[in-house]
Amino acid sequence: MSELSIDRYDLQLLAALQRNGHTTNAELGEQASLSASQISRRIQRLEDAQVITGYAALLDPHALGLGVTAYAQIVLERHDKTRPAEFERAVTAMPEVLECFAVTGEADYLLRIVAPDLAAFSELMMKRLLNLPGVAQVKTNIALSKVKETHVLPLDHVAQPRPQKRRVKYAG
Amino acid sequence: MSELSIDRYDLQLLAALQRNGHTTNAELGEQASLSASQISRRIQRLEDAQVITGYAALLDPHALGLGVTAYAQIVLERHDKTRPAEFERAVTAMPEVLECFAVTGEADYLLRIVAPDLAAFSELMMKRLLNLPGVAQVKTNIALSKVKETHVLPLDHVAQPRPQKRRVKYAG
DNA sequence: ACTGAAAGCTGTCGCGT
DNA sequence: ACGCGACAGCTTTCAGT
Repeated sequence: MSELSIDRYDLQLLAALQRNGHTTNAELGEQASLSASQISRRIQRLEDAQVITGYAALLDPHALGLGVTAYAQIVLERHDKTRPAEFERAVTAMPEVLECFAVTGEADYLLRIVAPDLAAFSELMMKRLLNLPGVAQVKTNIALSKVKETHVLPLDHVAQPRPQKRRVKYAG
Repeated sequence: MSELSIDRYDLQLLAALQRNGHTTNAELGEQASLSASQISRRIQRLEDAQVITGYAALLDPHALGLGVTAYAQIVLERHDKTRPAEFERAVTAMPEVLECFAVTGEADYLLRIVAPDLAAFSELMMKRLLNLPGVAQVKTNIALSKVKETHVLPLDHVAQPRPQKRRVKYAG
């Protein structure tokens, strides 16, 4: 993961591709006033540098029968130091867990979970989450409605390198 | 958003496309033992039915200088019924807010937020979140480490329609 | 560092089965 | 419902400026 200078063209590409991963190089070129071949090269650079980590089709959970989203705040038992790793491995392997972060505050972990319905979620909680290694306490917040959900990262904060002045070669 | 019967081929396509949105129809066809043209038709059907809602490039937040992820649990003031809509509109307009759900439990809303660093996050909290219309209380959980983060929905639960028996036509 | 053309792939549609 | 074949459009590379 090397450092890589990202100019305003790259930022424009990233912004566009976040929103539509199928935008063609020709379209991107029009927007940025660059040729399609340049777009191709820049994208490859961003992929190689792992700034772009992949491409995905986004699916509608409701259309696929996933009606329930919930957050779980988990507290682990304190008296065993090997437990966090086991817990993390177990959680990572659960496909219903879309997010899991170790956090500050009262809980140790915060997870986002999806399930077909409340019955399935309840079973998931009782039979799987509560039995994970080291889990002492679980507090759940069930989603009542989705206000916003996006994968689009804000890019406004990224420092724009000044337009490159050609470097003078000494004794060139 | 009409009902649509999703067979095991569709599920296979969706599973593959969730993980790699740039998989070619030829590759998908090989995996599913179907021709590329069939894949094309099925994907178009899934797009039209809004099962596939879009395609996206996935970016690495750290590579783009977004070092901080945090969750915020928000309690609104109780004495004004027009507030939730205003709050939701304001939150939706904030690019740093990647998720916002209304939830059961002690808090009214649970948000996921990203920021370049703790200083920027702190400013975001103090100057923007706390001043949103109707906000009474905010509890934050700052992420210490990412255990898992995915957009890949579990599809195992989807009922597989039995292999279609050819319907007998009466007086055919 | 970029453009433009050329070659190879990919998506899509009509048609036959 | 599906596969095949053809065509249009896209991506990528390479020579040139």
